[in-house]
Amino acid sequence: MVGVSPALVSMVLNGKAEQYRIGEEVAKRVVETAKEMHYAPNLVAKNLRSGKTQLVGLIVTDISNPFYSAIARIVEDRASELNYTVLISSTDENLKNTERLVDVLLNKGVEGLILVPCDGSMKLIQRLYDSHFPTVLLDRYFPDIDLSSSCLDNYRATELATEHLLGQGYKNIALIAYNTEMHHILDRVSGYEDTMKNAGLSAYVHVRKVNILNPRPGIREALEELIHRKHVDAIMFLTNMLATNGLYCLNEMNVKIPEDVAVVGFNGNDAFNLFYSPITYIRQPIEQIAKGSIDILIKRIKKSNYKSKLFLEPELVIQQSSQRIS
Amino acid sequence: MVGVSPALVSMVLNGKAEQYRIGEEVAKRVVETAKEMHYAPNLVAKNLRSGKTQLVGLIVTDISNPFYSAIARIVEDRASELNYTVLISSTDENLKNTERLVDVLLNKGVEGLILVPCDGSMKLIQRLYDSHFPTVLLDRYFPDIDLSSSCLDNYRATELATEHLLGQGYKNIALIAYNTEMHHILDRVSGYEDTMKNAGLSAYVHVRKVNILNPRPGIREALEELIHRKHVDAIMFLTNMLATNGLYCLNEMNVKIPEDVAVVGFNGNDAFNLFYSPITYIRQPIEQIAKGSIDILIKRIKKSNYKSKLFLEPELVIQQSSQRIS
DNA sequence: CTGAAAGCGCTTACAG
DNA sequence: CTGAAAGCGCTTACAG
Repeated sequence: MVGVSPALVSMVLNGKAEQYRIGEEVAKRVVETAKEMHYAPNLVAKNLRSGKTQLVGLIVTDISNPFYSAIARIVEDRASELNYTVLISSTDENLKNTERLVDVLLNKGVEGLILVPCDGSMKLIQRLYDSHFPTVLLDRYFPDIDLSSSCLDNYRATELATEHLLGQGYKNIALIAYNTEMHHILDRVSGYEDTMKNAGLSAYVHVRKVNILNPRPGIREALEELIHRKHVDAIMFLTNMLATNGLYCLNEMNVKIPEDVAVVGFNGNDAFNLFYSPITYIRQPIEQIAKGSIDILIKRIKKSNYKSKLFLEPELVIQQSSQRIS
Repeated sequence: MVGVSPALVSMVLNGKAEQYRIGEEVAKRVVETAKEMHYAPNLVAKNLRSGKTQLVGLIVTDISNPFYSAIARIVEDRASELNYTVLISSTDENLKNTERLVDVLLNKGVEGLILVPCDGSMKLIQRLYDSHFPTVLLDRYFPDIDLSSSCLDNYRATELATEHLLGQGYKNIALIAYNTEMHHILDRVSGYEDTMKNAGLSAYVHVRKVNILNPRPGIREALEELIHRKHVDAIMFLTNMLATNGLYCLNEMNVKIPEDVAVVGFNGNDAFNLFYSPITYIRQPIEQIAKGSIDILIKRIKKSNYKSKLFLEPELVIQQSSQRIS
């Protein structure tokens, strides 16, 4: 339409008019015509030519889980600012799914991955590490693999919560965890165990592990035993899902919080706040974790030796469920 | 590697060996070699060549809202089965954002859009309709635009809930809605108003509208007036967010549910179930709404005159908050 | 039955 | 200062 070659148009529209010393008038005419006709370059062709897709993958366990959807929202917004598009997938904590989704996303041409690794995925993650493909672990990490990650300081989280309960005068404090080898959970267990031991309360350490895919029956069983036989005076739940399921069980059992037993949960939500005895919980800095993961990934994509491991500070939101009733 | 031309490889790998009458042995060798070397075709090149991207866009108001993240999960899973990839964006109920995101997604080459239209987006939707671009409205619709949609039967939803409250003996029933022209909300209001009028209770119709972006202050104000001056005996909240915010306000006001006032919410969640008086709510068939939207879209992409409008059945989940206390 | 050519829409050296 | 050519990795007519 302007009467110049496609190459020239390309140069102008990519802001390389000066570099190629293109006539100002011609450049102006190209820009104006492009605007008039609402020209938008074909991104597929651009991608093929450049070998870049401006695509990144975000693999979580379940995008319908509010924790991960909050993360996804932030990652999406930040990626968009940085001119990247996010492809989101859910693994349901399943290794085979995770492996498949990694392959699918790589095949779709993502330039990097943000990944919540599931139980048993160490070999897969090691392979990703060995392949030098830009990858950032989110929420969970492997201490033996030197990969970038953006996680909570999990040890500090339960240390903080246990100290709070001890400070309130609780001693016989139980922990409900997942039956898993994943380190974010092991760290949370350690933070609790060490704090109890340091307070000379090793005898009161109770850790119960339940199935991650169907936690409710295990939680109910554990609670029955802990409350009726071990006479615990406080219970910490290691994740939001454990706490929510735990509250259903405690209601069914007619256990009064905090009169019969104090409760600390993980990750705040409306259910905690609207509970008859608002639930004290460990707050994760979701914004920082999410933004950290995408910022690290993009830096890594642009600079092949970039690496960063974030362990972000938890915060304890103290509400009624952990107050000592004298 | 096999010693044949790329064209032949392409034919074999796309299952067109027979069509092009390619030698069985050669075909076999191609397939095996492809598997051995983990060959995966470059999808970008494939897309450029075919003009198809196998991409669809999902524009919701906020992917971190549990209702939409539940939808996204189902759409994503179904799209994946159908060999499509979903690009998700959030508008924050803002028209400018919506317009921008539509442009961005079109430019990224999506072959269709699933869209939750925000207030004031009628012109944009009309333009999309006029352009014949494959589009399906989700959750919200425009009665005057003949576009495919997958929504709740909103009128039936509040009719159901109002009938239930009337059946429990409540008469002075108030409604908290958004201050909006969006038809899914207007339909919900009508379902309530008509049911009240049919019961001869026009005098007890109270509709209060609050700001969608910051509902809390408006809700608090409305509740103060409705409860203390209008002496309503039941309150229906038209969305999950309204109900959740409403429960915070009712707690602050020390209003007892259902003794002082009965409550009906929208879309169940843990906060409703774990509330001291579990909240009766209108359940949307999320699975059907989500699956409906993507199935319609894909059919529309493949068949240019395909159209379908779904108005799916609500269900009332009756819990303690709406039981009559005699 | 199989190979060589053309082209999807772009961008980057290379000429002039 | 600007145009013509080549090529990203594929697939589909077209030859043979």
